[in-house]
Amino acid sequence: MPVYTYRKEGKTVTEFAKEFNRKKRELFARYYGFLNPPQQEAVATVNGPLLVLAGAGSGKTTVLVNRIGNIILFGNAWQSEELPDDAEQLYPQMLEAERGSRAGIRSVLEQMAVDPARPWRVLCITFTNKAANEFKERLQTLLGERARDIWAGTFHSVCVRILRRHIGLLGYPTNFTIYDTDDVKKVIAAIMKRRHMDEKILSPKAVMGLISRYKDKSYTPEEMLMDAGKDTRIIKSAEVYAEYQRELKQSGALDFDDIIMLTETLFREHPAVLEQYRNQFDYVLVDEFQDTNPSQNRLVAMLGGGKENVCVVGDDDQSIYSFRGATVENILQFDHTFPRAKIVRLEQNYRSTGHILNAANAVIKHNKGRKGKNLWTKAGEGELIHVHRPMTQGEEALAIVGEIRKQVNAGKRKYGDFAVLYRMTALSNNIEQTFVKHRIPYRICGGLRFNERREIKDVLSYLSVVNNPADNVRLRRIINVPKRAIGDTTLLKLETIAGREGMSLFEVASNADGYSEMGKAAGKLKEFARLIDSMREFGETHSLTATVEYVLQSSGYMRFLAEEANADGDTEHEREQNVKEFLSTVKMFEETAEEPTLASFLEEMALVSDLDELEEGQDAVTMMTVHSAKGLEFPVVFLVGFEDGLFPGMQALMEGSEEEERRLAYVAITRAKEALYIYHCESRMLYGRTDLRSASRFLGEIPEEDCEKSYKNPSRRSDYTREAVTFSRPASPAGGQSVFEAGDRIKHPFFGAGEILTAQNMGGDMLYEIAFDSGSTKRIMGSFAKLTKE
DNA sequence: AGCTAAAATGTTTTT
DNA sequence: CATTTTAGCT
Repeated sequence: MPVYTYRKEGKTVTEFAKEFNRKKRELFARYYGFLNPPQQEAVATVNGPLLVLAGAGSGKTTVLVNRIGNIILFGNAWQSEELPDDAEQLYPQMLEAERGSRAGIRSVLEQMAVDPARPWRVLCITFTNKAANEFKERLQTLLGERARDIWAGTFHSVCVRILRRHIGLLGYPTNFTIYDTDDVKKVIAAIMKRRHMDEKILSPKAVMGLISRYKDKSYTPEEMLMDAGKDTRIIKSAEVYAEYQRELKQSGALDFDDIIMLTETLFREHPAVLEQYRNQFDYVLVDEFQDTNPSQNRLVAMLGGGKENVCVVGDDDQSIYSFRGATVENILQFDHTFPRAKIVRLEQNYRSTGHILNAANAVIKHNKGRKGKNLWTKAGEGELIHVHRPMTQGEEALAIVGEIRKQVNAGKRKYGDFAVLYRMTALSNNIEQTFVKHRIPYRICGGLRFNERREIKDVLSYLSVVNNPADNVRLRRIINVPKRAIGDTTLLKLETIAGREGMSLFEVASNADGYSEMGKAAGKLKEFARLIDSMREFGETHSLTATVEYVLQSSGYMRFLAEEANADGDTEHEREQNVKEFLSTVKMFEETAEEPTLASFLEEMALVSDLDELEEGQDAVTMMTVHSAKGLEFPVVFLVGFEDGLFPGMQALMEGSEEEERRLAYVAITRAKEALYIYHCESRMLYGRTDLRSASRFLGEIPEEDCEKSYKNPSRRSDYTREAVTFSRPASPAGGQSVFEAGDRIKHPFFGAGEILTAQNMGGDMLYEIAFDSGSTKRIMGSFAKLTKE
């Protein structure tokens, strides 16, 4: 015990300690002065379980970032009552710092840190990879390079990282393949066909959904069967599930659900492994907790179980993924899992203006069984919510164009301020086409993804087989592409033998001459197997990019694409361009990834979403589904198709999941910062059918006084007058992502700097002809090339 | 085996 | 409506 000089001033140690801690808290409050009191509490509560109920726009991200920063910089200093040994020396510094800068306060606080965590001891689980990267970036300004070492990612990416190390314990290969929904569907359909199940009665998609729902709860096929009762659909599906799981394991493949489920299995069956990670992670944080499924919830309980330094953040009103097995129970029962849990509510909204917030509150109030909260704001009333009733979806799109044009031309807004949100991707078409026609620059999220294009999937399949030859699904995809005279008959024989011998298709193909029934096809099969082997051998001694190039050439796939393009008269050679663009993705990955291996590249390709790749900075209107918009905000939001049967959707109304649709509406409304435009058409054509439609029931839940309707009565007769659409010279050179024209200097991630020779509009996308400084001239689609101004 | 033309099929939302 | 799947033909 040091002898405190303050004792000379007549203070006892206890008195001094009290004063020291009071001063310490004052400094903390000063340092985190930009946060409101509940936010500060969330940041300061470092040890022990914590549930943060964060309403929309309540500064949730700021809290999470600063909480992690606090954990790493100051540790448990705020909560701790213990006096540091050098408290005596610190105290005058504290008094000094109090009058000084933020940096000064920070440095004193750092000296008072109690058990600050090393970055790699912090696990932060986010909903998207994009969110994880944003966290890391924001933390970098707070922590510097250390921020890189934080374990931040989605449940899936974190679990894959763990599984890569330990999945051998479960009898899977470490180079496992990750199957996407497409692959899964193929396997399920094949199994059902083999079992002579009638697709009319039970579709592969339905079976897939049922299995997935059970996997979300980590049920085994046996457990699913037990749970099925007399429901034959579930019984049948459980049977398929058993076979499906065997088949995936044999192929060394995991589906999205397996990634979570098997991690849980790993931890349960190998407690030593769980112990290792429990020890490693001093702190566990989970964002968007309302959208976790039971398996994920158990993982959190497992990983955080020891130290109980678990912080989950979420909003039960924004739970919108129950169709994917997420359950709001996880958040409602968090204090059941962790009885010591402290609960912090963030209810002050910093995002939206008054009328928008009123509308959101009013709508969500109709839901039963919520934790209950009411968002409030200090911001003014703002604009009324603009409600319009166009006759058709054509007018709906034109009205949006008119509004955007008007506000951009007036200099009031830029394109990037606007977002168009819709319930279904199918609704994006009208809008997109109208945008192209009227030269409104936009970026679209969802729908056709780059790596879902046929040629990209083919190339990825080659790479998957090279990485994991046991991968039967991917092998089947490319064994005869380009044509190698390995047809259905040969494939069927191959499958029969493989099934009989318990071998993979590749193994059988490698030894095809050992089976007399293969006949003359044996040579072809062996040749194919040798080809794959040569690719793998090449990969062992060459870089990733070189290997991919080798695969493209030796497989004959590039030549195949070229011939196909010529035959189709496709002078643009679009597919080839896409593959070249893919190659630049590979190159970029190789340059930036921590571990530039084929396995980790394939992993990244499997786990990134197009939301992750949505590039910021371009001045363009954003178009996305309401689901994708979760966590985002925009100054102006256009909500289209706000009609009964669409939003809430037909299916939802039938199934009685109206409350989830209402939450979705709540999410949509709360994306808007300053202005919200709601559209519902009198008639809409969807899937070739035109129907009369009435406004969403949720619209009626928004108070009249918060709205400004362009029509007076609820009748179908239109008194809507079309917005004046000015056909003036467009402010932007083209639609789509394009912001370049001939003569512009640009930079390409793969090919380097260059100059645009020509730019032509191709159905909403831009085709650029670019002369690169390296001497080559290339044609590149605007939507794939991540071109930047030089 | 491979092509064309007709039929089916989708009507959520996605890691 | 637009795309994908399948049947039926050569």
